[in-house]
Amino acid sequence: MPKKLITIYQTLKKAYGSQHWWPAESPFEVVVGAILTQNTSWTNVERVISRLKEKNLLSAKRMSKFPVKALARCLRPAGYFNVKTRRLKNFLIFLTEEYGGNLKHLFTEPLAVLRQKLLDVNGIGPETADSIILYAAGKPIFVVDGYTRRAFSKLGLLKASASYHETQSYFMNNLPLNVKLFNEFHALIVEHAKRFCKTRPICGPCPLRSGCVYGRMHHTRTGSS
DNA sequence: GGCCAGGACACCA
DNA sequence: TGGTGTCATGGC
Repeated sequence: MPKKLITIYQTLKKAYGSQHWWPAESPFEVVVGAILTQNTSWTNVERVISRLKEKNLLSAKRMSKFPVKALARCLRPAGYFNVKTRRLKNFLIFLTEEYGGNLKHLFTEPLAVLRQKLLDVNGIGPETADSIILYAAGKPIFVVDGYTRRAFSKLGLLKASASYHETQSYFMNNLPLNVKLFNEFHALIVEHAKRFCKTRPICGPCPLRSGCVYGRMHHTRTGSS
């Protein structure tokens, strides 16, 4: 079974090449992007990241001092802007109070401690926490998202009902504990999903031959208004 | 005009 | 423990 995962990884890597994730210039930018991209397309997140750069706000200390209302206006293009403003502020308050606003200090925590501390911040769930740990802190943890669960249950390697933790354990128990590998693998799964999602089904032959209809997220619903 | 996007949480039974 | 409503913009 371990060999199977490595084979899938190699297939995706050969098909799409290195993904060079996370697309950010600093660890703090990764944290911001991880929160902003919750249930949101990356192109919408990029608009906000650009705005924040223009305003020189991609620093924990400067963003902490920035007025909430003005920050919310900046976040508009990423959607759920009120929620995400609150979540960013929650993280900043946590970082300031416990680590003097210094990400490096936070990232010196052991992985398990770091993960629990992040999960204790309201608005940071498993995927966001793990993205921060892997892509900002550079520690080995496998990031699971909706694509991962759909793709690997479609391939028959996971139950459709597999939880976040079960999915993560499957990867981490069957792969070497390697930051670079985890980095690329998750990025490749996302890249694969972007090419073969329901709304954009045509992008050449599917390298995994999995049928490649990911379907929609089970919990995603558009407003009923 | 409807569907979807690199989730998380509150609330309910 | 598991299901459902809510949050919201922008591309296609």
